[in-house]
Amino acid sequence: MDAVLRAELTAQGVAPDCVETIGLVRDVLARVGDKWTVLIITELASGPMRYTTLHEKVPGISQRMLSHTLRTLHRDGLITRTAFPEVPPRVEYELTALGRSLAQAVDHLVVWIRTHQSAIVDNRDTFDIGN
Amino acid sequence: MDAVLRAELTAQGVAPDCVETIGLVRDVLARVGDKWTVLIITELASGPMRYTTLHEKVPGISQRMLSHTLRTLHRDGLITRTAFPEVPPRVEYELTALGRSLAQAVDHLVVWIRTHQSAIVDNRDTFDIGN
DNA sequence: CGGGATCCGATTAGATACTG
DNA sequence: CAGTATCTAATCGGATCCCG
Repeated sequence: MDAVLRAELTAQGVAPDCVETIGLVRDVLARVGDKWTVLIITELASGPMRYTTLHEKVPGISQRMLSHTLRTLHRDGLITRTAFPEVPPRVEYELTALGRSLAQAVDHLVVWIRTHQSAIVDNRDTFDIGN
Repeated sequence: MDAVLRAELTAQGVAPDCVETIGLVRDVLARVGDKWTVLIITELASGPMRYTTLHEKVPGISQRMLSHTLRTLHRDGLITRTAFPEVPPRVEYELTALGRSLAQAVDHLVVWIRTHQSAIVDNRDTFDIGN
């Protein structure tokens, strides 16, 4: 996490382990909020999938961001990566139990957004009229 | 939302209104995942608060990001902004019903993260050992 | 096929200075 | 007090090329 934030919180007298938690929460929230993670998790929710298939299914993602995002998800134990020793190579990605659990939690939030999307759009329109 | 993504989805045959929803979902998720929004919403959850008070309570935020984030939240109807005609000026921000509702939804996700933080940290450590 | 390495433009956000 | 304006450093992400 951010060293600056850590210093700020510590200066405010926040307990060290609590500081770590705040950092991790922010970290995971940022992951959820990033451009590709949710789309990839959503695709993987329907079952294991290969690199190229994901690349086709997730609209507009570059190879760089696909590998990068997959690596990060793998690092956090949210997906597994299985390389089959074949030619041509085949690699499959699959959600772990932890990953499926997160997918569900995120889905609640997505449902909230879908439910309230018209309210948000209306508010924006109203706000934008008055500038 | 992103015009590129819109084109991609449309090319894939996704219905227009569904494309809008995907864009808005991503938009709100990005908001939730950004560095300051959740911290500000969390502070406001305890009651209405002034600009300067928020600036003190949210560790490390700059004036620029505080006003910017507050403006965005206001635009989406998640908070209200009340300016009192006094000298010196006083402005209070407060969660709307919609904002409190979102705060609750986000809180579920935060609880999930706190619950599974040790698992994630362990996974990272294991992953990092093998590089 | 499944990526890693590099370059570079675009976006983001902090610091600083200033204002009604 | 509650911001805005401007400049700049850092980060992000796409394009491209290359490799096992």
